[in-house]
Amino acid sequence: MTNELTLNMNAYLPLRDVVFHTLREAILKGELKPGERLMELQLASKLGVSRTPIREAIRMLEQEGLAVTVPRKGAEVARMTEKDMEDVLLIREALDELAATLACEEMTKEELEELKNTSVEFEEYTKTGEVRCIAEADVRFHDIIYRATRNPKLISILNNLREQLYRYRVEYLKDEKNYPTLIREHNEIIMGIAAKEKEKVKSAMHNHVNNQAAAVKEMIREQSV
Amino acid sequence: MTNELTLNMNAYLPLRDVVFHTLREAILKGELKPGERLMELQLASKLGVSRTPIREAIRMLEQEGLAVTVPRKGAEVARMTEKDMEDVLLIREALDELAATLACEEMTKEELEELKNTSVEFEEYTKTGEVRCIAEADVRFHDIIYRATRNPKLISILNNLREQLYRYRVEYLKDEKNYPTLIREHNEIIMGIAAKEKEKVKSAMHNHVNNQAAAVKEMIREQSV
DNA sequence: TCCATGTATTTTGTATACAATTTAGATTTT
DNA sequence: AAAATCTAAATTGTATACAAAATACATGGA
Repeated sequence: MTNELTLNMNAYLPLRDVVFHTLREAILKGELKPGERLMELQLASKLGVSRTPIREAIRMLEQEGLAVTVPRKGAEVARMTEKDMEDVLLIREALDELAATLACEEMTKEELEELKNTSVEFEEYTKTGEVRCIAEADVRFHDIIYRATRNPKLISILNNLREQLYRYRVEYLKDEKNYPTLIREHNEIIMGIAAKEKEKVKSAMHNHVNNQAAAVKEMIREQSV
Repeated sequence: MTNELTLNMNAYLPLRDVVFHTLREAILKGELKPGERLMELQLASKLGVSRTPIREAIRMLEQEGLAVTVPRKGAEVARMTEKDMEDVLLIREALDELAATLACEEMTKEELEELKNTSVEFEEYTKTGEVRCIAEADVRFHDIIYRATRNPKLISILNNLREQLYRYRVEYLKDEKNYPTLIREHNEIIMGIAAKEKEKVKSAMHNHVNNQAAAVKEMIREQSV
């Protein structure tokens, strides 16, 4: 934990929620590294709050799978093995297919337009090479599809799965050679939804997630060397 | 909350975990009803602990989807609409198919034997009509399949989904006319796994979950009248 | 040197105190 | 009687105090 953690206090939320979001971001950005201990007193003084909201935030992170606690020893940032990653990717594959199928049924014309625009934005950003923007556009693209499922529970599970992959996904988007594939896949998904051809969308999404899965696994293998 | 809540203190666990399990059970059994408020002081005195572990347990229940809290108003047992149930059932359908497919690849001979035995037990219990035992055998049956996926993350999501349906599922298992279908479906799944025919297992599981889904929805519709 | 033991320190677990907010009820006003 | 306002009680939010356990480290012995 070399970086500074500071609370974004503008919102009038319980501190536990502010702390939760702060720690969550820090974990996803890699500021808090896998295996790093989450010590209550330390975090409390760093964030300028008492231990109470810290503890509650840790309980929430725990249930999200971002932290692991051993009774009487404390919490640490969850470690992820290649196997864990594969496990998550398999689930995501199944649920992203489901999401695509549902979105295909439910998506409005307006949402489809939004999807197309986001896809164009994505393409534009790949030309600039600004990874942060590329990643955000990609998240938006998939969020539009998720939202179109009209299934909040599915959305929350998919967001959680995405979260687990987040750290590696950013690396994946740094690699320029993936861009053409990504763009093509996005377009296939869009065309499938526009034509309301469920099976086509399903297989397009399958490919999309699968390619990403392969790349992420490759990345992990390299890292572990 | 008419029934008594008491803590099962035999294990040497942090109180938050004991409280969490206690409240979770109470919610699943219907002792704590949907919409019922979870007041910290009340629960604390009822369980003989302070507010601290109660609050942490509530944070955990919240992330599991069993409780909903509004800041500064407190927590209540999550309410479930028919739509929520349908949402959960769709996800469960997709993930149970995935689980069946994975189990088909990974299951050992010993586990298959266990599965067969459990299926026989299930059949026996349906003859006695003891719903509690029937339900437990059914849970065991699916747990064996879940475990055979070798995917802990998938297992935990599936357990969570099952949890959401739990209250209604017990009602479903009270209805004798469902038993022959259930037994046949279980056997189809077993045969598929034994022959390692993924597609067959997948569609068998699809039917199985789908029938249950239809019955649960029917049940909700009746209840709401 | 290595291991065992004991002690101080750190850290988590739990209870409680106090503050802030919400809720419910009484009182007043229209 | 209905609506608005005020007050008291209940409830959540946060901080802190104290207890119990784990850890780190020093000391002593084999």
